[in-house]
This record gives sequence, C-alpha cells and structure tokens, in this order.
Amino acid sequence: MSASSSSSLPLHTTPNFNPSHSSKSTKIKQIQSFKPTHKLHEQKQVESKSYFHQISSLCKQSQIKEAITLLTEMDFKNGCVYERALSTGQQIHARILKTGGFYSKNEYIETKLVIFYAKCDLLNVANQLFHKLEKKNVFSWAAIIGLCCRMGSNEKALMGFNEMHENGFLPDNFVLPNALKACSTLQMVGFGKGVHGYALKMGYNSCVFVSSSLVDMYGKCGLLDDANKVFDEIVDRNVVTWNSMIFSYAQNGMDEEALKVFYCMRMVDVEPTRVTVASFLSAAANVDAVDEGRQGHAIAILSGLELDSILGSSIINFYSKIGFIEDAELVFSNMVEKDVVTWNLLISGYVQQGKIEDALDSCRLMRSENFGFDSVTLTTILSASTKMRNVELGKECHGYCIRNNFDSDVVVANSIIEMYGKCESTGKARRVFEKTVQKDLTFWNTLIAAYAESGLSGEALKLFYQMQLEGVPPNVVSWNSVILGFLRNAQVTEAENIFSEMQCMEIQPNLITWTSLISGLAQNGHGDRPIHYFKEMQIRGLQPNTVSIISLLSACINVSSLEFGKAIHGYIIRRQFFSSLSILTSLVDMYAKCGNLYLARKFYNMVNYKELPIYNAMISGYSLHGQAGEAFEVFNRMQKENIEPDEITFTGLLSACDHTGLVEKGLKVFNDMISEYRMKPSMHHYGCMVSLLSRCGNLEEALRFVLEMPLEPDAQILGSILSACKEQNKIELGEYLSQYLFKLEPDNSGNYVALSNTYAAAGRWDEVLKLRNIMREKKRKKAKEKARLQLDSNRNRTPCVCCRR
DNA sequence: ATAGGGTTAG
Repeated sequence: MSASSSSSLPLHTTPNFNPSHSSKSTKIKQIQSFKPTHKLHEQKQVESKSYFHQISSLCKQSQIKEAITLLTEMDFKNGCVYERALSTGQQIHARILKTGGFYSKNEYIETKLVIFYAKCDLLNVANQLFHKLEKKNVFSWAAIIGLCCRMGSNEKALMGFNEMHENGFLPDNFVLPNALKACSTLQMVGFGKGVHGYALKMGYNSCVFVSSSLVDMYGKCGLLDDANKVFDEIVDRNVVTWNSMIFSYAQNGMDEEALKVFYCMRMVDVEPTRVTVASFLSAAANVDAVDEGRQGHAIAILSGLELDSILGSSIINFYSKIGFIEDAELVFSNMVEKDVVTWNLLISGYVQQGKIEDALDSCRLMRSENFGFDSVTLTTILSASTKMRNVELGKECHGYCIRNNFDSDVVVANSIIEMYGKCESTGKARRVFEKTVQKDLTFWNTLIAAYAESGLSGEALKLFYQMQLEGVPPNVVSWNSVILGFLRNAQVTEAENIFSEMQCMEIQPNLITWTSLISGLAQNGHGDRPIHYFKEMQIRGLQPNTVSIISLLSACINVSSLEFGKAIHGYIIRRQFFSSLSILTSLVDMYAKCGNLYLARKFYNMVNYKELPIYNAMISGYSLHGQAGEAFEVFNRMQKENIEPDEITFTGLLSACDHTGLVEKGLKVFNDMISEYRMKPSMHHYGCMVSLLSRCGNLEEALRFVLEMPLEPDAQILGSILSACKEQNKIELGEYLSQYLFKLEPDNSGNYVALSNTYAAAGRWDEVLKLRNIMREKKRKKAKEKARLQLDSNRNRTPCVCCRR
C-alpha cells in the first residue's frame, strides 16, 4: 500500500495521511486515554453519517469510471478501518447512488458495499444496505453475521445463520467459525452441536479454521471430551488449534492437561504465540507449577514474543499467584503497554502477599498515570481490607464507591457487604444489603456467609428462610453457608441435619460442602467421622482439589490427628498431587504439628524453592516438640536464603524458648524482633515471654511484660503466671492479677483454680469462696446463652417453606 | 470473473 497509489486518487481529500500514525507512542497515548470501545463505535457512526450526507450532496455529477477506480482502490485497502478508508468508501458509495442505473443495482457492487460497511463496524449502515439488497448471497450474509459477532449481538448472528440456511444459502467455512463463536458466548451447546453436524455433512471439518473453532466452542461450553475428540481428528493443526485446546483445558480447571498439551505442541515444533504462552501460564499459575511457569516465561522471551498488555498480564498473574512478587514487579516495570488489568493484577499480587502498603501505593501510582479504578480494583482493595480486618480502609473504599457510583455494581456491592460482615459488624453489612435494589442470590449468599463465618448460625438460618419467603431459591452456596454456620458454632448435629435436608431437596453437595463438613467435624473433635465423609465423598465421584486437600490437612492440625493426616497423605500419593508447593507446605505443617518430625523434615528437604510458610511450619513443629536447637537452625537457614521472618516465625522461636526454658535466648529474640526486624510483638509473643519467665521463677520480669502488653492478658497467660504465684506463695501478685481474671470467660476454669489455690495456700477462704461463685455464675450465663441459641434455631425451623411438610 | 474467517489475563 504505497503512498503513490493513494495520491493518484482523483478524489483525494486528506493528502497528509501518514502511515506511521499507528506508531508506538500514539498507541500508548490511545491506551492511556482509555475509553470503552462501544462508545468509540457510536461516535464514529454519528460522524460518518453526517459526512456521508455531506458527500452525497456535494458529488452531483460523478462518473462511473471514477467510481470503479475508487472501488478497486478500496478493495486494495479492504480490512482497513481507518477513518480515511471509511470516507473514501463513503465517497464511492455516494457516487454510485448519484449515478444510479446499472451499478446501483449490480449484485457485486452492492454486496461489496455491505462488506465494506461491515468491515468498518458500522452496524446500522451495513444492516440497512443489507436489508435493501435485491439479491442476498453467501458473501453478504457472511459479512453481516461476522459483524453481529464482533458487535456482540450473538443472538442476531445465530438467527442470521438460520435465516440464510432457510433461504437456501449454504453457510460456508467462512461463516461457520463466527456461528460457533456466537454459540460459545451464548453457551448454546445444542446449537453448536447442530453446527458441528452441518460442518461434518458439508465436509467443512477439514478446514482448520472450522475445526479449531469447534475445539474452542466445546471448550468454552465445558465439553472437554468433545473438544479433545475434535482436536485429535485434526490432521494439519496450526497454532490456533493448539491454543484453543490449551486454553480449553485451562479455563475448565484441567490445568495439568493444559500443560501436557503445551508440551505436545513443543514436541511437534509449532511456534508458540502470545496466546499460547498466556494460556499456558494461567494453567501453570493454577497448579503452582513454579518451574513450568518460569519455562513459559523463558519461551516467551526466546521466541521474541512482544510483551503486550495481555501476555505481560498473564506473566504477572503467574508470578503473583505463586508468590514471586518481585518477579511480577520486574515484568510490570518492563511493560510499555499497561492497562487497567495489568495494574489490577499487580495490586492483587501485593494483596495476596499481605503487602497492603505496596498495594495502596500502586493504586496511587495508577491514578497518577491517569488510570481510573474499575470494579476489579475496588473489589481487590475491599478484599484486602477484609483480609487485614482493616475497617478504616474498607470504609474509605466504600466512600469512594458511593462517590463514583460503583456501589450499584453487583460485584463491588457484594465485596462491601462481605467486608462489613467479616470485619466489623454484621449489622452494617445488613444495612448495605437492605439498600441494594435488586437482592439477587449472590447478595443473600454473601450476607448468610458473613453470619455463618462468625458462627451466628441462628441468624444465618433466619436469612436462609427469609430469602425463600422473598422468592429467591437458595443454591448450593447458600446451603453450604448454613452448614458452615452450625459447624462454627459447634452444632454438629444441626449441620448434619441440614446436610441431609439439602440432599432431600435434590441439591447435590459440592466439593465445598464436603470439605467444610469434614474439616468442621475434625475441628469439633469427631475423630474418625471426617475420614468416613472423605471416603463417602469419593464414592460419590468427587475428587478433592488442591484447596480442599489443604483444608483437610489443616483440619488434622487442629485436632493433632496424625492418623487422619496419614490417610490424606496416602490419598495425595495415589493421586500424585505432588507438584504443588502449597500441598507440600501443608504436608510439612501437618507432620510437624501432628508429631512426625522425621517425615516433616523429609518433605521440607524435598522443596527446592522454599518460602516463608514452609520454614514457619518446621520452626513451629520443632518448637512444639521442644527441639529449640533445630528450630533455630531452620531460622538461620532461612536468614541465609534472605527470607524475611514474620510474626509466625517469632511465635515459633519464642515458644521454642518457652518450652525449653531458654530465658536468655528468649529475651534476645524478643528484643531482636523489635529493634532489628521492626515488628510489633503481638499478644502471643508477650504470652510466650510471660510463660517463659514465670516458669523460670522470674516473676518481677514476667509482671513487667504483662503490664507492657498491648491488650489485657488472656486466660492462658494469666494461667502461667498465676500458677507461678502459687508455687512461690506470691499472694499480693495473685490478688493484683485477679482484676484481669474476672473479665474473662470461664472457659479456662484452670485459672480460677490456680488463683483460688493461691488464696487457699494463704488461708484466704473468703476469697476462695468468692471465686467459686463468680465461676459458677459465669458458667450459668454461658449455658443460658447456648440454650437460647438452640431455641432460636428450632424456632426458625418452623416457617420453612422448602422442607417437606 | 468477483468478495471473507477462528484463539488471549482479572
């Protein structure tokens, strides 16, 4: 497309056209002044229409020959959506109209015009011309169907497909990919299968464009077996075919298969594209495949693939999902074409690593580079507030949402409800919920989950019935939350009842139902029942995924059940779940805390890229078993690897000192934590120190720590110092500490016993009696509370509209 | 005689 050919045009109106117009710098500017694309279309349409009228009134006497010359010129540039080509086309159109006669009724020219306007994405003009056509043909139909697909009118595209077929125009291999794309966006597998049948009948399945689209269609509709079958039968696969197969697996959570297909593709020497690497990396990220993902990144570099916003985003997504935030940062800084998505991924990477300050800094930077927050950014910040239990941040974000009209966005509103529900008050969550106009299923579920997670099972159940009264039928998620609520409140029988009730209602329990039931039973101390449910779930054909395996392992830790842990480990080995770092970490954690340090060490040694959690698991394991030396050895090792310790690390180290009576070392670690690592010790850390010092008889120092603590001492801490008081007959100190004791719940009656023993040893019987009474009163209150809760949930049971009467 | 197509991150 040389400049000379365009300057020879007789009707050349814009002589200064510069083809370098699409250079990188302008492209970046275009992206930075981001506008939604559909608005651009509208704008263009209005402009071209007025231009169109101007030209048709200007060109009064035109000549056919010129029109044809221009037509050829237009052909030359077809596929071009630049403004200039559009106006050229419009000029030709105007001339044809003015001339009338043969050319305005020529099937070829008319079809060509439809194709031209369709290419320029002018839906209305193209449609008008198309409907006025005397003779439609495969080409004009194809143009219109393609246009409908591009503009997102998928129903229209499929209706067009049917109509053209009914009118005797046989859709060809150019129409089929668009029709299939419309099927997959609309999730109409039935239609898609029909198209597949038609393609087979007509022999279009040998066209790689059609067969690749079939793979994509089956993949997007979740029929992976069909996708794979079509894929296997394709002889001359191209990159797009491979990409479609890889992405199909990846988007259906069959990530291992996606990785395998990628390796097969490498074996047959097909050059990967950006799409290939992006899909591969999303699969690698999902299964924590660290080495594989790094290879993917390397392949992208070696193949010289351009780091555009999509490929870059997928690399950032990979690194931040596996927790390599520094690598994500590096890729981010090397990217020229950043968009909102890129920023969002970096921000959510920081949030996942708990680096809230970095996340907020990025938000500010993002704004200063003229990117506005979108609903994903806001949802991420809201989830960060939820995760960190930072209501202030959450409120600020809520304010921003209101000011910028994001509070009506369904996803954002949901995160707001979730934030209030989990961090502050369920009441506030409820108020936001009441204000939402359309209370759809998700909103109800969010609110129910908020109550359920706080163990307010009665409230959760009430909402569960209320939603049904308001005509919103609950789904699995709602049922799951009700079950979780009961389990959190130690109402195991109620949870199991709901579990069977949901099956009576023909709601199939899913992975989450089973997992929360299993871990809830484990946490409530029902020894072998969790394993029973674990087996039952597999009999019903449900395979646990990474998340549920991890949650099962942490359930073992909660009950220190080595037996249950071993059962799950056996399962992991049989299913070869080993590739995942997070599962290995959980295994190490389980063995370390359930008492098999040998196995914990073995798996710890197996991990190449060790991260903080796995070190922490070993340290706390050693500490639990009184092996302080080994705990410190692991700590030294992680310092050598430049891994920053966190609160949990220090909890492990300090309790190791506590368990082995290392006073000097404990004091040193505690001081290092404050001065060298600039950390604020938590309740737990003070607790270790108080316990360590009391046990070693240094009660003055222990008291100093109690007074320094940010919060009032809890039952455990009081217990350790009170029993030391008893040993040493320090009645005054015991008496002094009783002020804290009275504020506590009576769960740890041991403390009361310790204190009353202290009094008893001093012969202060009146005090002993007083303590007994306080204890009894508190216990009675607690029992009443529990009975009321029980009553509430029973009362709620009566108005049920869903159970069989 | 003649025209045109599929896959991509949260």
